[in-house]
Amino acid sequence: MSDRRTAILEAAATVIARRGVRGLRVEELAEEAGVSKALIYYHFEDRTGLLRRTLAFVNNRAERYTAEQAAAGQPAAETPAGPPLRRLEQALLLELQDLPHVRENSTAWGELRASAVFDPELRGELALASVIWVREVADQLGEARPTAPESALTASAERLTALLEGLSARWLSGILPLTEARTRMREAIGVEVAHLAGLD
Amino acid sequence: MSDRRTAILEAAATVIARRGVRGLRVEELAEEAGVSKALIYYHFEDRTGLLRRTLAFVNNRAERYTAEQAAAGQPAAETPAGPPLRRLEQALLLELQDLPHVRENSTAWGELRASAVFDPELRGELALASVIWVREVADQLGEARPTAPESALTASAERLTALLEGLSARWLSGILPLTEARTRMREAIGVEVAHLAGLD
DNA sequence: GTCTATAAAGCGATAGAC
DNA sequence: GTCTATCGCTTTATAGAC
Repeated sequence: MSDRRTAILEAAATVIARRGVRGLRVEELAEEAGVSKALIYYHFEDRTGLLRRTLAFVNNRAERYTAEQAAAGQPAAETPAGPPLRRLEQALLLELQDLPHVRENSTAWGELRASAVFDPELRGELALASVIWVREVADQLGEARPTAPESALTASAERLTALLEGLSARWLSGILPLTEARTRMREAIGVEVAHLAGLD
Repeated sequence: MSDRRTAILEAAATVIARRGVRGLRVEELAEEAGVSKALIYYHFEDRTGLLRRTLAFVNNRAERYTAEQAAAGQPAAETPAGPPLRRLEQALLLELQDLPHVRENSTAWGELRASAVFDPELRGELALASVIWVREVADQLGEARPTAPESALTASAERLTALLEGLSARWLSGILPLTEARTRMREAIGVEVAHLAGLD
């Protein structure tokens, strides 16, 4: 992929985080990316196509830093049975941090989910990312509680990821302080793990 | 309040559910309400003012049918200790139904939350409704588990309501079937109540 | 591939008659 | 209170030069 194209996508994520999907103006995007409006239409079909591509881009970027984080969580080459819960906690809390690129990704993600309610074209990308996310969390829950049935792990993972989105939305819309959102998330993990343990 | 004014607000809720807050066009609203564009500007300051009024209207309407539901859950004048959990379940599942006015309210609410990320003017309404909602759920949890500490009830209520919003968003954006969303919600209530019981 | 200039349409808002 | 007609800005999208 060309540098310019990528630069436009980066800029689009930034502008979406600032103005929202519906507030994104091609002109403002052009300024942010340092290119002309026409070039955006050269690289992307139209405004909607650009949004679809940006969603895919944001998803990939989120996966990328989740992977980095997971790698960083493993200091050596061994994976002791001790910290699987810590890793799960870190992965979920990763989206609840007031860092520029995290906030940008979370905001863009929330916008795209909200837009998908009215634009079925955006749903494919969204559903895919959601499935991957649930799968990952279910796997990590499985490491923590190997005896729990698969269906229970998936259900717990769906609850935890949906809760994460709910908390993230509240945080970003200013009705829940970040520290409380993080606390609720940590508690929820504890509650779900206890629930899975109780199934044995 | 005049009939016309109310009719416009009803129509606005319908159009928002169809197109989103950002997709609402005054012209489409006029058609939906069966009035002229000019009349909308006669009854409301401007587009933003109209949106604020509509969101307040939707909140009131939601409170109204929640209250009706609560009343319906009490067949006689007595409130036996038996079904407080059923009432809680009903109240939370009320927002996860494929009925026109529920879908309309949930969609409008989701839009309001999403818009508030970029428009601080909308946050007051949102925060207020959120606090009331958490308070209600915490009270009902308290009826089910009278010995649980207040702080634990509030934390559980915050998790449950945030989860509800997350599940609702997934349902409305087409990435989670309604039946699954309802199942996850029911399970979460069970998990949270068990958690509160475990604190004794 | 990238730009400048411009067409074309969309849309909020108002004037003025009834 | 309600309508028709219209203004004028904003924004998407394209034409055509380099």
